[in-house]
Amino acid sequence: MSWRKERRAERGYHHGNLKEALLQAALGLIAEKGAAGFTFADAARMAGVSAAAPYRHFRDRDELLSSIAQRGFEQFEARLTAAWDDGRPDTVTAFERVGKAYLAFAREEPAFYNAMFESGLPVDANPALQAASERAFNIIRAAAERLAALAPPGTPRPPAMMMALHIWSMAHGVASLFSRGDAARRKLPMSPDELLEAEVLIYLRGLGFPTDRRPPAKGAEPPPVPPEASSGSGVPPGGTPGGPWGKPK
Amino acid sequence: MSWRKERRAERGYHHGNLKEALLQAALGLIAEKGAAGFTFADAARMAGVSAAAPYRHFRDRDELLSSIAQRGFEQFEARLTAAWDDGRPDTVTAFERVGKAYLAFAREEPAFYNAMFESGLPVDANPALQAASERAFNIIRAAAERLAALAPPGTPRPPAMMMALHIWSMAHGVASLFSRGDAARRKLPMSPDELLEAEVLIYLRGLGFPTDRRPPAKGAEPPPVPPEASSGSGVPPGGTPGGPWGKPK
DNA sequence: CGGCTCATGTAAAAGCCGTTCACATGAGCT
DNA sequence: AGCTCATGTGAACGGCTTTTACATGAGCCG
Repeated sequence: MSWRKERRAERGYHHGNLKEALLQAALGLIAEKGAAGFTFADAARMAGVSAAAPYRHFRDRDELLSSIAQRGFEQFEARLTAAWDDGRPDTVTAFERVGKAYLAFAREEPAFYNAMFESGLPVDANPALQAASERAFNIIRAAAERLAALAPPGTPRPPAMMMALHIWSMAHGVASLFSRGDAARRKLPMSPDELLEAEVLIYLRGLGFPTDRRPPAKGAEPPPVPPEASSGSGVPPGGTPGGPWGKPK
Repeated sequence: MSWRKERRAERGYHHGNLKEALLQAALGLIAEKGAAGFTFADAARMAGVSAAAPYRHFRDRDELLSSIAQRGFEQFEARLTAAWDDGRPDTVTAFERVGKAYLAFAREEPAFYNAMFESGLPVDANPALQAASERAFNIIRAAAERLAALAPPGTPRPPAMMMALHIWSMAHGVASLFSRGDAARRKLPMSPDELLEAEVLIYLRGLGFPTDRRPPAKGAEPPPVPPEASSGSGVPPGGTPGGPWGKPK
């Protein structure tokens, strides 16, 4: 009997790289229709195999989704790491860059972001997933730690973990509400990036950090703060004229 | 033929209040299994009617979900309004209360919250829904406006819209990441409520607001700030000893 | 009271999905 | 050449969504 039906004229009976093909197909579908609308059968179709084939590579639909989320967290971590760049050229600048990277990821990788944060996956039911998520968060945590160490003398040093959680929640809140798909249409007075930047700067200011960035004066990280310490709350007088959000009229 | 099958011995052929029953059933199911796992057929079953009956009251599954989200936004608005209480007893206290109400809603009404923010509904494809969401946000916006008007003299007055968006993103970020279901398990150094409160206080401090709350000294809202104005950035020296997050060791 | 009408509910059916199972194929090893 | 096992197939089951033709009975009108 002539088994060679048209369909798999190119690739023989065996696909050769189905697992990867399925992941890519799913990624595309999720970007299009969201994790909820994505269909296992659709991914199979798109890869040119029968509906049952995917089960040779993933226990079920959820496992495919988890795999994508896993990859997402890994790429996320990589991008945050790159953005942080170990705090160069100075801690605050690098910190801001991490925030922007967070938003950029949400914007540029909607499929990953969706799988990671909006798919309703039980993240902590999957140890590998949870670990990957933890690793990504640790970048922010490490950055916060470096930042906390910079607390101006005379200022109480804020707990780094708390700072990290705060920054994370800001970035996540802005990304979820304004930086993607639907709600992104809400007309804002500024871009999500600017919104987050201002938010973080105001926050850091509230902690007593100097937030008027300028090219660091030759390597020395802690800029010479005149130790009139213990009297004030540490917020410098000069700084950005008009606050971190620009000039008010 | 004996049509009277057991099933509807109690209520006759007509249910009498099916629409409401379906909404309630759906609410329960969403709370249990999330909006993704919720099933139109299940709701029908729970209400004791056939799978086709719901179509007499909702165009499709999505419309039921939208109805729930709609109600959710209305209740949300009501709770925020109550929490704001027109800024009593003082603006900052009331503002804090709004933040807590946001988290409380996310915690106590997981089904509504899920439908509103995590169901993947195209919010702005539905004008009624978008309007309801807008009305809820407007509470925060109004509160931010009142707060902005309190900017201490000598401090640049922050744009109220920006403040509102910032606060919203903080509340939403904390709620999404830490205050519900899965990720809530992440062991935090403090409760989500405390986390958000500290975050907002630090932020307000960054804007130059005095954040050491005390019973307002007899009605007068703007506490007499000695006008040594134009020199400092407005952050008061005294305030909460050790910052809004408690005492550092 | 009798009969009409229309909102509301039902069963059946079509089409899709996820998942499982027995079976087919062929790549790689011996 | 022959064996084996990972990988893919088709068929089938049950469940879900949605549509359709039909049943029921509450409320109104005469």
